[in-house]
Order: sequence, then C-alpha cells, then structure tokens
Amino acid sequence: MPELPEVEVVRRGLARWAAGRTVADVQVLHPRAVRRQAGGADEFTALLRGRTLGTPQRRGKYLWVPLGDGLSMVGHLGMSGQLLVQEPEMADSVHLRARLRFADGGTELRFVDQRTFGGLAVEEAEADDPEATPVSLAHIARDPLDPRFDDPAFATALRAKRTTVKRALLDQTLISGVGNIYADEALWRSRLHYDRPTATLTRPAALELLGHARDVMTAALAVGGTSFDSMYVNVNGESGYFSRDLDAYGREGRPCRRCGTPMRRDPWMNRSSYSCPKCQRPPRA
DNA sequence: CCTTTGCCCTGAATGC
DNA sequence: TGCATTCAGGGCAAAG
Repeated sequence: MPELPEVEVVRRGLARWAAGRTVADVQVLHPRAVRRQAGGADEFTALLRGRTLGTPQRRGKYLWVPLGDGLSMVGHLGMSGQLLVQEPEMADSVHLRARLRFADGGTELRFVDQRTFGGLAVEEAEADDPEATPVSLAHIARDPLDPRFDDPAFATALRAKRTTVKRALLDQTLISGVGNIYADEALWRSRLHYDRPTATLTRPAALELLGHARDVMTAALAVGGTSFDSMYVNVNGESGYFSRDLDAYGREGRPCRRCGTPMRRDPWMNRSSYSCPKCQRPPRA
C-alpha cells in the first residue's frame, strides 16, 4: 500500500519519465478515478490537453504535477493506485482508469487502480509558484521528510490531542505520509503500544517517535519502498524491497526481532495492528 | 471545536 | 464445487 516512501518513489519516476512532456490526449476509463474533479471527466481532459508537465511535487501521500497558470494535476494512489509509464503497444490492464498520451508519441502515463480509492484531478494552486500547494491540500500537514516540518510544534500538538498514539500518527492533518505499515513500524521502534494516550507521552518520547517514523520511512525509500504483491510498484512496474525489513507489520506469530516473543495482530479500527506484547505494553485500562 | 464512525470499492482468502 | 462472507485500508462527510 502506498505510503510516503512509495509515493516518493513514484514522484521521482514521474520526474524522470514524464516531466517536460506535453499532453496530447487524455482518456478517462472510469469516472470514479476523477471524482474529485468538479466538472467530471470532460473538464479533467480539457484542462490537461496541451499542457506541459512541470516537476512533480509531493506532500505526504499526495502528489501533484504543476501545469502552469496556477493549475496542477493532483493525484492520490489510495490503496491500490499505480502511475505507470508504459509503451503504447503494451496491453491495457483491466484496471486501467485513465491514460495520458503525449505529443512526442512516446510512452504513455497510465493510472491503474483496482480498488478505486485513488484518483486524479486538475485543480487550482494558491499561486503560480512551484512551492504552491493545491488548495485542496491545504489541510494536509507537512510530512517528516519535508525540511520545513516543525518537530517541536509536532511534539506539542501530539501531546495536546485527546486521542491515542496510533490514531494520531495516521491523522494527516497532524503529520502526513504515515499509514498503517509505517505507523506500526515507528511504534515498534519506539516500544509504544498503539492505544497509548498521546497526552501521557513525555516530550522526549514524542520526539523519539517522530524520529523513528522519519528513520523508517527514509530507510524504506532507500530500497524503493514496501511491496507485498502487485499493489505497489514504481512507474516502471518494479517492486520495492522494504517488506523484508519490516519489524512489525505482517509479522503475526513470528518472533520479535528484539526479544523473540511472538508478535501479535490485533483488530484495530477495522484493520490490524501488529505489535510485540512484551516490548510494547498496553496502557492501563 | 475536537474526536469518532461509516462509507466508498474489488479481489483474494476463508467459511460453510 | 460453489456460493456467501470477511478482510484489506486512506480520506472524507457526517455524527457524536
């Protein structure tokens, strides 16, 4: 599932293979893929045609491609979204949702998304500035790999929340880019249980948790991200290698890499949390 | 205002 | 074998 490292790998792929190219034609094969576009597929297509793609940007799990005139193509991969740069001759996937053809007649940019939680849209940015964030992303916090992420402010805000620590890590308005996988990894590294109230964390503990989240995502990015099946691949269809380095996520019943205790999986918010029952003690009820 | 819940989706895995 | 159910989960609207 694409979280920050996986989206960053895709962003880099777009920078290399799509930036600077001019859109000749757009095809939307599933309306849900452009549901964020107020004017639907027709508007999406009309706004893209003839535009030259700028340098792709990212905040958390969102990415966008500046198009000039204050417009950007904003994308989110959701659960299963892929942006693929493929030769026109390559057969379409049954889950192909949108296609951009370029004026140079070379490779196409294809948006493939099995579960249709992802999407694309052309939107306004606040200014015609490469730093400008699309208006619709104004509520998304900076991510821990952003040089302007404010660590002390994060620690303060985290401790002021009336919630539990894993919920807070997944709150994209507090810290963006962290999903279920890297949340579990950061908590394991911090020896924190997912249900620990944020208000009970000391300031150093909050900063340590942030550091671990940053470290684990940096390490994952260095090896191309985490791939389990074909749910996440880079723009060339290649998998990342971080799944073999995961310490918590998906390791139910396998020994904790720190203490050897069998790892457990708990149902949590209609999904799963993986933790070590010895290293990550639950808070008192 | 802040936090929590439910919904959107499809295919693989599991249950009977 | 085959049909029905469960699970995966990010983001947002709506409820609490």
